[in-house]
Parts: sequence; structure tokens; C-alpha cells
Amino acid sequence: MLSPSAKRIIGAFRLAPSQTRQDLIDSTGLSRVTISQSVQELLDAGLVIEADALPSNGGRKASALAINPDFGFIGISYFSATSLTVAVSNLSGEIKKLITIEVQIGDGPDNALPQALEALSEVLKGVAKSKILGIVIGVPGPVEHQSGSVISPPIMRGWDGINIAEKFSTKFKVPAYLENDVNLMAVAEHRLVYPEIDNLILVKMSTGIGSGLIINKKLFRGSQGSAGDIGHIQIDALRGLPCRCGNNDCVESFSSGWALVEKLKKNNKSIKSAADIVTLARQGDAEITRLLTEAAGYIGHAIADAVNLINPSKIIIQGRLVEASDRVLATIKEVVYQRAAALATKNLEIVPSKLDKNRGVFGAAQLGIEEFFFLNRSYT
Amino acid sequence: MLSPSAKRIIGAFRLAPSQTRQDLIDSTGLSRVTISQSVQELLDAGLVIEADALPSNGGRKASALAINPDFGFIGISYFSATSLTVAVSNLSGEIKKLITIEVQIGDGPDNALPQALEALSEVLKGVAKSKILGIVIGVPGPVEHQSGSVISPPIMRGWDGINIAEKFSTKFKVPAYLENDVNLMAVAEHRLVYPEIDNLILVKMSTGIGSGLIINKKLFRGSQGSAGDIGHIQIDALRGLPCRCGNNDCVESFSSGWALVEKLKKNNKSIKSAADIVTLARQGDAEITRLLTEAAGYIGHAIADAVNLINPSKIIIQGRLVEASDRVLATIKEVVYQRAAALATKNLEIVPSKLDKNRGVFGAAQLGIEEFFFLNRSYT
DNA sequence: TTTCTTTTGTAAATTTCTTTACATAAGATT
DNA sequence: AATCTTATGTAAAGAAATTTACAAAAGAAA
Repeated sequence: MLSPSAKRIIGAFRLAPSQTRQDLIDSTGLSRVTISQSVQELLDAGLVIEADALPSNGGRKASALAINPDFGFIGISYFSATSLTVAVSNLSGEIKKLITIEVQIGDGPDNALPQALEALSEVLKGVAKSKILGIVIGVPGPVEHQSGSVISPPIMRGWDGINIAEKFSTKFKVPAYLENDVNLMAVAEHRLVYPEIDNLILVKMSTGIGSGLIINKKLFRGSQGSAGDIGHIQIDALRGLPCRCGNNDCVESFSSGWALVEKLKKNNKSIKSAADIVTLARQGDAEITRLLTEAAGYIGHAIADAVNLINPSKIIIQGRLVEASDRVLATIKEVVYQRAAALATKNLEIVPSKLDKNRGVFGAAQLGIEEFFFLNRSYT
Repeated sequence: MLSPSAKRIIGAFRLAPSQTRQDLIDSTGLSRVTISQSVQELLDAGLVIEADALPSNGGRKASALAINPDFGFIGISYFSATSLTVAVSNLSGEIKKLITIEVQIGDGPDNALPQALEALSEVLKGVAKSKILGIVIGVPGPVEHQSGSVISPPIMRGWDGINIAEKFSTKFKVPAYLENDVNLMAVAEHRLVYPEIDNLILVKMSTGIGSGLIINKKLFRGSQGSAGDIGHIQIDALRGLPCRCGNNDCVESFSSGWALVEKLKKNNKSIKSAADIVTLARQGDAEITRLLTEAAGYIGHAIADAVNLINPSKIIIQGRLVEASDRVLATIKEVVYQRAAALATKNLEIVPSKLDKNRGVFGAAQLGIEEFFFLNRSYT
């Protein structure tokens, strides 16, 4: 069992991965003596390692300390609508192994769930059982945390009410956490790219439209776990357009990948998926670019609402549709800066994501690491 | 100087104002010995008092402990658009004195500010200087905390950039905190009526429209202090209606008290203020009731957006316009339950305020008490 | 080389809280 | 009245952190 001070030091490493003992004194508020002793305790336990010495500041060189990346590992099982990615992360958040296979999550859990358990156990083969510290499962649907299950998920047909987290925790005998995919992306952007930002929104515009909220540097889930549901904000201009959620006029019912595909199918375009839209837009298809711009406008409306309400200082736009045309991000910016209140946009930046397509997996790693360090505090 | 444990005990009283020593053991996690000793320390310091003994649970009666309400007092200066209320609260949040005078805040600070300082010093006359623990100033405009001033306030003409908090802290030689009026109302509703709710939104629909957000039981101000700006969410159906904020189509531009007054003035009604609307609506004026219902519909749109994004479990509706007709609240409920996503409304309650017209002052008292206990920790 | 400066280690005394143990207060139950 | 039960007080020993004080390592500057 670690001393309380040692735990505080671990906490400090979350905000700054590499720190000298002097840095730790400042960031934890603990005394120099306590830092000295507790760091020794962490070094002995193997949780922290001493990295290379830093260049001198005119005196003795300080030695950089960091969490031992290989102290343990997080297993990740990340579902998108059409694929499953299983991965292993170390305590630095580095993805050590990653396999993606095709899985239709809409076909229900009967195949997908055993497949995920099997695939995860496959990528975890090289890892000693005692070094598996936790598992994070990402899913494209609304998550209820207490029950570890998804509730009325629009695209995860057949998964409603199944305790997904429990399946993993039972098989691997470690804590398992279920989280919404877009929330994980928001965590990734915050922890890896903008850790100093207090309030941030990540908007994903792909097959569906959703967002993840970081409020006061923490993932905010809302009272039912459905916070950030920007895709189902209603736009009156859509006048009765049905959404797959059952309601009408949602941003998603026009501006999402699936909605655009539906619309273009009718106009006898040879379009089957959101990917085709991207391809055609990149080839300069004027009609599609016009449609994308219109779609971006509506998303801009919803984002402007979010800016007025939440007043974040950073919005990250991500998803296939942004990649399709520069007009998309440009239009969103235009609309948000025009529609949202002046004070709220004063220091607001709207930027594309800087992470690659595995951002959800990165976020899962970060979440798993934090759960391990801060909830499951019984590490020896 | 209080011991750390004593401070934790003080913190526990914020969540439950009356607790026995046994309760404190549970709520603080401290040991029985430490509770016993630290409570004695607080009793000696006069910060805590021992109230009457509670009925027995089969053994010795427990004695209820509470913060000593008269240990010190909070000075409050609360501006509305047309009035100034100065008040004194004790540490229980009880308002001991309250004076309201007519002041037009739109006439600028030259008269209003000295008047407020003078009036506050008047109500504080009976209070020993050493017992004034802090001052909270409520204003109907966007507040920037670092600078203690309002920024580009739409109705507080001439106040922009003036360090209001400093004027009070200089005169009374205690910390002074500037806060937005609607934020204070949200604090009041949460602390006094729904302390157990994690996420709550208070919507005020009066001359203007605004909201205050309680997120994870704490007042959420956003990155620039403008969070909760629900009144300037845009409604496309309004098609170019100018708002006093300079933009078009804001909810406020149709649904607020000032907008309705403007509209009704043109239709040659004998209407001068929002109060007249209330009077006529109560008399059953059909046109006004119809207008109010339409206005409520638009506010419902904006609230539905907020519900989708923030997923609170309670929304409190407050303001003159709600009091004008039962149709207002009914319409808001209808629209929100219809427009917001099913999961987000599953456990959502939309209710009228239970506090009286001084709710903002109550909130200021709560804020002042919390600032005193948790920021200004040097109380002897 | 000598003398700074920065960074870290360690011992001793002290403070704060914890656990353990024993004691007492005060009402309920029998 | 005797015996529970609940609530609290207090002393003693130990754990964990702090402050204080003295040292030492290691490079920069003179």
C-alpha cells in the first residue's frame, strides 16, 4: 500500500508527465523531505522511474522522474459502427499493440461481444495477468455508468441493458469501464493536446453527430450520461425532416453522414456511405460541396448554442465530413462567430483535431490510466 | 488559526447545516477522537455552537452542532435593472436586514455606486467591523471574475471595466466578490432547495432572459464568465428580429419582457413595462396570453438545446413572465419534452422557483459564506 | 582551483491525525 | 433497579507529514 503522499505524487504526474523532485514540491505542496522519501518509495515500488538528468541550471543537475510506463497496462476494446479495435496501452498512454477488425455493431452483441473478448485477450497475450490494470470499452452509444450498459442506443441494436463492462471485468478479473466513443475522443484531445484548457468541446461529425464535453478539465457526462448530445438539437429550418432518433428536425437529420447519404441516394448519385461523400467532395463535386456547406451551417447553429451555454475556450471539430472539404470548418467558424454572443467567442478557438484516427483509443487509454490511479487505489 | 481537521468539519456543515459528532465522523471521514477534539476547538473559537439535544435513538441523546450563525456577517449589494437591495446575512444565510431602494442602473455608476456603498454601510451599522467577513455584489450583467468588473454589459451602461469589487473591498476592508445576478439565483435554488442535485439550470425570464448553471454542485461560469447565456441563443423562426445585444433572432429579441413590451407598444396597447404584461395576462387578456405562450415556446426551444447539451436533472423556471400565466410553464414543459432527446428528459423535472423575490440576495449570502469558509481560510 | 548555485539526502523534533482502549453520560428496555 | 444501547471524552501509542538543520552531490562561474 502506498502512502498518501506517494499517491499525491502520482496525481501530479497526471498533469505533467515528467517532473523533477523540485517540480513535485511545487505541484503537490508537499515538503522536500516528504517528496524525497515518497519518491524513493515509488522508485522502490517500481511505479516511478528516474529518467536522464536534465541540463544544469547553474548547479547540480535535476533528474527527471516519470511514471514507469511498463508498470502495468490497460486493455482497450473500442467499437465503432463498423469496426472493433482492441489495443494495449502502457501507463504513459502509448499504444503498444492495436488490431482492428470489421464488426457490424448493429448486428447485436451475440457475435460482437465474444469476438471483442477474444480479440482483447489475444492482444493481451504478452502481458502478465498481474500487469493488466484495467479495461476500457468504447461504444458509439449513450452509456449509463452505474449499470455499465448502453441505454436506448440508436445504432447498437440489441445491446440495450446488457452489462457490457461486467463481461470484461469477469473475464479479465480487473475493473472495466464503459464509455461513449465521443467522450473518449474529447478526453484524448484534452489530455494529449490541450491539457491546460479548462473547458473544451469536441464535436464529431461523421455518420452521426455528437460531442464530448470537458468541463473544469474533467469529462462531463451529465445526470444521465447523455451530456454533449449536440446532434439532436433541433433546427426549425429543417421543417419536419425525420431523424433516426425518432424525433424531427435534429441537426443529424440533415447534417450527418447517414442523412447526406440518404439524401444523395434519392438524387440518384452512386453513393453508398459517408466515405463516398468524402471521395466525391475531394474530387470537387459541386453539389456535394454545396450540401456539405449547408450541413456545416446547421452544425454551426448547434455549436453556437453550445458556445452560448457553456462558454468553452476551445472547440475541436473532427470527423469524416470535416476532412471532406475545407468549406466545412470555414462555414462552422463563420456561423459560430456570427451567431454566438460576442463575449463567449472573444477567446474561443475552433480548430480541427490534431490526433489521428485512433484518437478514441488514445482517450480510452487516458481514461483507464486515470481510473487506475484515482479510483482503484489499492495498488500495492 | 484553525487545525486542518476543524476546517474539514466546517466544510461538512456546508452540505448539512446541522450534524451531530457521529454525523461528522461519517461525513468527514475523520476519526472519533479527532472529531471530538476539533469540535471542541471550534466551540472554543465560537465558530460552532451546540444546539439542543436530539431525541434519543435508544441510548444517550446526540447533541446537534451547527455553524454559529452570529460568528460573522456577509454584506450584500444586489442590483437589478431598476433597484438596489442592500442586505446583511449571517453565516446561516439568514437575511438579518434588507433595504431596497430605487436605482436606475442604466444611468451609470456615478450615482449608483456611491449610493450602494453608502446604503450598505448603513445596514451594516449594527455589525462590528471585525464581524464583517465579506461582501457580495450582484449585478445584471456579464461578470469577469479576475478583474472584479462587468464586461460589455447590455443594460449597465457606463459600468464597463470599472472594478466594482475593489470599491467595496477598499471601503469595508474585507474581500468583495462580484457575481452575475442570475448565477446568484441558481446558487440560491441549489443550496436552499435542491442541494442534493448535481446538475441544475435556473432560467430567468423577466425583462431579459438568462440562466445560471450548477454543474457538479458548483456554480459554472465558463471560460469568460458568460456560461448560461441562454437568452442569446438564436431562433431561426424569428427571421431577422433585432436584439438589444446587437445580433438578430435571439430568444430575447422576441420572448423577453422588453421585447414583448416593445411589440405591444406598437399594437397600441397601454403597456409600459413587463409588470403591465403580468397584470393584463392575469386579467385574462387573450392576445397577451397568446403572445406569452408563443414566447414560452421559443424559450422552450433554447431550454431543450440546453437539456441536450448539459443533461441536467432539474430546471427551475423563474421570472415575471412565468408568473403571468400558467400557460408559460406548461408550454415550456411541452416543448422541452417534445424537442429534447428522450434519454436527457427521462429524469428531468421542470419546476417553478420555490423562493421569494429575494432569491438573488439569498444566493449572494450563500456565495459569501462559501467564499469566507473556503477561500479566505485565515480566520483565527 | 576555489567558490557559488542548484539539487538532493537525512536526522531530529514537532504537529496532526489515527487506532486502540478504557471510561462516562444518558436515555431505552427489561 | 439492572442492563442494553447510543453518544461522547480522553489517554496512550503509533503513523505520517512538517519544519528545521546539517550535509553532500554536481555542475557553473570566478
